[in-house]
Order: sequence, then structure tokens, then C-alpha cells
Amino acid sequence: MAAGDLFHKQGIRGVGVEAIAEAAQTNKMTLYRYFASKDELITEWVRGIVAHKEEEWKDLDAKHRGDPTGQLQDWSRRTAAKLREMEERGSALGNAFAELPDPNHPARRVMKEHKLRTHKRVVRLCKAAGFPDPAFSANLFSMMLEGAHSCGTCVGMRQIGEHLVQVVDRMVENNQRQRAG
Amino acid sequence: MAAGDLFHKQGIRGVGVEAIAEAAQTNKMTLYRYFASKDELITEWVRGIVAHKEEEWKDLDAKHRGDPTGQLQDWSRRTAAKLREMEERGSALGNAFAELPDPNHPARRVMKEHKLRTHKRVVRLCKAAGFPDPAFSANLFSMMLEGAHSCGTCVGMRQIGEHLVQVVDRMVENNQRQRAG
DNA sequence: CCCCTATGTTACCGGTCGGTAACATTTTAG
DNA sequence: CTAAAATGTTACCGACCGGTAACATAGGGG
Repeated sequence: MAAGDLFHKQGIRGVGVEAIAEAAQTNKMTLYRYFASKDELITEWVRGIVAHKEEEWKDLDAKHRGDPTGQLQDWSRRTAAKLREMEERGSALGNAFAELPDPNHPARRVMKEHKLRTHKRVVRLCKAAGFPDPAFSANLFSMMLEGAHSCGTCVGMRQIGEHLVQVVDRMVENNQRQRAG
Repeated sequence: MAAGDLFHKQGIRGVGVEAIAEAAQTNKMTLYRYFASKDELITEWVRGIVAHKEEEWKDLDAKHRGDPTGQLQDWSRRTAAKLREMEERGSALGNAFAELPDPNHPARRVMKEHKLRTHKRVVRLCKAAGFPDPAFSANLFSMMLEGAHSCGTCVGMRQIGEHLVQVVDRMVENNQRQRAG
């Protein structure tokens, strides 16, 4: 869905259905034959993003099977890579969350469930990696990964990405050293 | 400005000028005699938030004069306290940022300058606190503080606040131990 | 008391937006 | 080739929104 770029760049509320249709190389009428409302469009877009992220987690899991610390490190590296080519406008999901004040909006539910799944996954990884307080470390990771987006707008995405990777690496190494020694 | 609550709760774009006027216990006309446009209203609101935050930094500085680590710790504690009484809807500034896609919007400029000032301040504090890599540590702090808002929506604001405080405390203590030993 | 200023009221304008109806056109399948 | 299904086109509706004009009402200082 190329229309998603519009949502991300101009904000959900800032882009009209007509523009969405144009970006999707169709027209409003056909759009409304597939989606009942703009909200459904939004929700489907969010669902797509979430699905993509979950897919990435599967990739991560496949590439580092039985290596939780490797997964965590790769996760930070991928995030840093994405940050590098983002520049200015923040996270798509984060912005969408901000633009949908209604807590009962279906798109919000999708996001929340995804967030929860992701968080549980990170906790699980931290536990498997042998962190003494998995919930604590997971929160730390999540906070940084989330915060990097907004923080990068003033520090520069490259630097924030690098530091992100460094922090995660350092935490992982410290943990491994502690377990070994 | 009580109208600011509306901006925060319903989103900038989701609240009309009429509603703003009502919240300010006046009417649209009088509003437009003081503010040229809705964008100016937004900008002034953002300016208010920023001013309040800067004021808090002054407080922090006054309360912990010559004690940079104390400032950092108190900063995290105050943020945690605010998180605790926030529940659901994220950071006002963060959301505003997401809702103003135009990078040349005056409100965005205000936010960006504030972010930059804050970041420099944190770097300065980290340097004064004797952190070996101040830029690195400052980024770490900032990332966590920013990320806590969005992260708290799935973990719970209380827990995220506690962990935030713990992390900062631990970092500070580690640093002090390293300098002493 | 009166004038001047600040505030309130109402109605309105132009524009945009989400969504729909009716009809024309193209594509696909049998 | 033809019938049916999908897609495109145009025009429109009602609602809302940012912003303004004109006028009414207060209210405070001389």
C-alpha cells in the first residue's frame, strides 16, 4: 500500500480519502467498495505495518535460533538501520497512536496488541539470555528503542542509531561476562 | 490555558476553535482578537508547555546546585511521577509533533529548539557528573525518558516509571563507584 | 453620566472532507 | 462475442471547520 506513505508523511488526519485513492492508483469509489470507511482503511494500514514487524521478528528468530542475545542485538541493529533512513518524521505507529485519541479505535487495539506481543517477546528473550531481571531489562530495551525515534530528531538519526546498538551490545556483553565470571 | 487539555486529550486536529473557546470560557471571536489563527494558538500552547518544562529545569538546578547526578536522578523521578498520573494518552509534545507534519510549523520549531536545549543540558550534566562518554550517556537518558511514554501504554505507567528511576539510579551509582574505585 | 474599549452573539462564507448515487467504461469469463 | 462483474467518472450531499462581519452588550474611567 503506497498510500501508507501519505499517512506517515502527512499524518492520518492530514490526508484525504481522495489523495489515498490517487496514491493507490485508483479512485475513491473503488476504495469504498473494499473498505467501509476511512477508519477501516487506517486500521488495515496499521495492520499491515504490524504484520510486517511480526514477520521481521520471525526472521530474527529464524536467523538466531537458540541465540536470544543475538536476536536482541540484531533487533537493535535493524532498528538503527531503519532510523538511519528515516530522517525527521517519527515512527509510523507512534504517530498513528498520537493521531487516534479514541482508545476504542480498532487501529489502536491492533497497535496495543502488537505492542504487548512485542514486549512479551522481549521479556522472553531477556529471560532466555539470562538477564537477572528480565522485566527490567526488557523495559529498558523497549524504552530505548521507542525513544530513539523522537530523540533522533534533535541528535541525528545516525548517532542515535549507533548509540542504540552500542548500549544493547554493552548490556548483552556485561550480562554474559557476569554469567561467565 | 485549560484548552490545552483538549489539545492533549483529543489531538490538535481533533478539537475545533469553538471548543477551545468554550474551554477557555470565552468565545471564538474574542479568541481571534488575541490569536491570529489556530496555528498561532497551537504554537502558543506549545510555547507554554516548553516554558513550563524549562522552568522545571531551573527548579532542578536550584535544588541540586553543584550536584549534577542529583539533578539527573530527580529528573527521572519527576518524569516517573508525571507518568504515573498520565495513563493512556502519551506525551503532549510528542503527540503534537506527530500531528504537525509540516517541518516549518512554528510550533515545531519551538519544540525542536526546546529538545535541543534539553539535550545539551543533559549532556552537560553527564559531563559534570563525570560520565566517561557524556554524549553517549545523555542519549541513553534521553531515549529512555522519551520512550517511557509510549512504552508505558503496554507495561503500565507505574512500572515503567519505577524502572526508569532504577535505571538512572543504577547508572549514576555505577559511575560514582567507578570514579571512586 | 457618557464615551470608549473589551467582550459576547449571531450569522455567515468558502473550503474541505467523508461518503453515496447514478451512470459510463473496461475487463474478465464462459 | 456476449453477459456479467469490476472499475472508473462525475456530481452531489451533509457536516464540519477556520475565519470574518456586523451588531449588541457590558463595564470601567473620566
